[in-house]
Amino acid sequence: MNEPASPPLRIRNIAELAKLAGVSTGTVSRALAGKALVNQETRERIQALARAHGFRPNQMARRLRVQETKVIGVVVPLGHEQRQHLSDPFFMTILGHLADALTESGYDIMLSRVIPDADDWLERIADSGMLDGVLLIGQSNQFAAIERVAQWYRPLVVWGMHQPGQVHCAVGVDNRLGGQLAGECLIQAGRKRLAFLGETIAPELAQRYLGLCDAAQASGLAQPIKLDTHLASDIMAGEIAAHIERIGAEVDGIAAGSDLIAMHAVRALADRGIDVPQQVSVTGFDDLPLAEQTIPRLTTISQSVAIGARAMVSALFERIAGHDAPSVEMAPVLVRRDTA
Amino acid sequence: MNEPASPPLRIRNIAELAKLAGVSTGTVSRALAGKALVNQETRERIQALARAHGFRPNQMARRLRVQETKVIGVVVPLGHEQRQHLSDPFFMTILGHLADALTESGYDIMLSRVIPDADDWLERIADSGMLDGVLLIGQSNQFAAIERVAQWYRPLVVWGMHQPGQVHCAVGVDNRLGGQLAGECLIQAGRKRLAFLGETIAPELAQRYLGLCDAAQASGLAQPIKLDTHLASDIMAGEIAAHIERIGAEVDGIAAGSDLIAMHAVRALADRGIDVPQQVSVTGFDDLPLAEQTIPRLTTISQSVAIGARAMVSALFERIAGHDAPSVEMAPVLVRRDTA
DNA sequence: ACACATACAACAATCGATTGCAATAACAAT
DNA sequence: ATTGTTATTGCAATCGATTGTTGTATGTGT
Repeated sequence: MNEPASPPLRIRNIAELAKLAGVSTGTVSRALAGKALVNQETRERIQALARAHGFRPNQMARRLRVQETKVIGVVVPLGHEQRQHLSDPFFMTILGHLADALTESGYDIMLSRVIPDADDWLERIADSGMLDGVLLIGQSNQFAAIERVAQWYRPLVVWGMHQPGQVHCAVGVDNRLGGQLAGECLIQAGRKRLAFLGETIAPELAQRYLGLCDAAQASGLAQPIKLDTHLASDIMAGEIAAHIERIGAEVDGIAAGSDLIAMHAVRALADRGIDVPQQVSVTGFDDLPLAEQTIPRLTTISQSVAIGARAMVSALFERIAGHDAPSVEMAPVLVRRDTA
Repeated sequence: MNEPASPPLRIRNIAELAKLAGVSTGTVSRALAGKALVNQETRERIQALARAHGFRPNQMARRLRVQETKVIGVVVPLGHEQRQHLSDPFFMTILGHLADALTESGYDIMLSRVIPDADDWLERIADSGMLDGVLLIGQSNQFAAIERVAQWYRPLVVWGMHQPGQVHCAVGVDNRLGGQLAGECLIQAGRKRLAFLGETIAPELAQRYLGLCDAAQASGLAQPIKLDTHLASDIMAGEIAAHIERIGAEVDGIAAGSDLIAMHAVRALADRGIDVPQQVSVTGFDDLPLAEQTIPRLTTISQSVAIGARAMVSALFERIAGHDAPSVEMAPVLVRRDTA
């Protein structure tokens, strides 16, 4: 019963193995699946044979037949920011958590970075027949396309905002409240001349800016100025440095649209000898691992990405099972560290 | 010729569309593929019909038939470090670059985090019939398994070390030389009591430690002490803090096994009022984006992950095309920043 | 000895496309 | 009128599995 070191011939499919074992393909299929319908003796014989020849059934064929792929698509639509890189820390962090949750449940992950040039990009993904479900990270400016598909494609969960009346299931944080928390934190630190750092084309960031304005208004401060920055990491650093250079002393409190932006801002300030948080306070947004890794550590608004990722996955499983999972809006939490 | 707002009935497959169009399935297939064999008029008619009904051919079936999936598996084997998370910054960074290179070439990415419990984990992946090729990130302690599969499965490229005589195609950096560079940098800064911070079960880190020892020996210094640390980010911080606490003043130069470890070390030193680089010098390894993001910026050994990722992808494409791509060993480069 | 249940395995349809080959029609050339 | 081309389209095999149905021994009960 020794397994040969070099298999005599490579078995390509179940039929060849069947011929070798002297049984039909159906029996082989059942034997390899470990079903009780086949005699234990023949079952073990076939399994041993398969092992000896290093044969494994073709998953593509199986999945076509069973109409179940055990693959979930994780998709990032890069609508308004084509230069944004997949290695963006926010995306990578949430992907890591999604991957952990999905692999634990026996699902594989298909990763797509989509630049929505054709307007049916999401239809194409949903309809490909390759996926049991789709997780979208960020709505970008594709709200309409997502709504359209969500109408008929159930196993779809999106990281992003929930707007009243929307069809698709979204998991996200109350961005406006988050922005407000950031503003209140800066104001509490005695800051009076506030600025928002980030590109407000992205709807999430626009909400955060509005929240910051809410806080300023509530304290009778002037409307925070808005400094645009692209999301692509390579140009971001330069843009932020230029902003800091330009506005210099006019601002003493910066609410950044993301931790990454905040980090670059802190760096730009440090490079110019401006101490954080002595002279200027800075808040981030997201509470990624990097917020704790920078020196000084970022004071930031936590989105609890880990919890959000779990929520997305469990909502998706609900929907795959045919039940209806509602949107989830999580409460942002201020995490005080060293920068404000 | 208006497309109906709500399609009258959902078309599930090419046969239904064929019936609707009054042609055979073969013609539909060719028409949708845009082949010149079908009359331009009917071709356009069928395409319009498909568009109107939102029909798209099932990719699983297509791929089964053409025996080409346009999917590349990106796999992380977590052999010696099961608690390591997918959100590990090194992994995420290289994944980002791989994803960019692969999507540019029209490939999708299947992501797997594997804990090699069964010894045929890689066979299972290579043989699944779902992938045109496999990229492995890190050999972990699975060298034997990788060699075994590389014997018969050609489209496989691994990030890691190249050992003389190995069969599988590896892309990586000369870790021993890297460790030596780090050592020389510390010694040049006048440091005499060196330590290596990192778990040397991973072969790459073991090499880096050896390189550090080379440098110490060449300068007549005592053998650097070795401080173990797990790779899982959550326990790492505590372990490093404990190490720093314990060895305190005995050490004045730390070569960290990775940027992440270095960052935690700098943080732990700062928390104890030990100035970097005034009192202690620290070097990292990898040169991830985070190395530039910390304050102070990390002096580190660059692996040029971006270039490495490109190299992996092009080697893989070579091998998919049937040509034989050799291993690549890149030269590490010392990047001097603020910590040493 | 006969009916009947049980256990096992073979047969063939099916999943949804692709594609080589054959068939048909229209048209030109002889 | 017959043959030869050319342009389209249909037919049916194929990719590699899964699974409901049918068939055949075997064993049991009476």
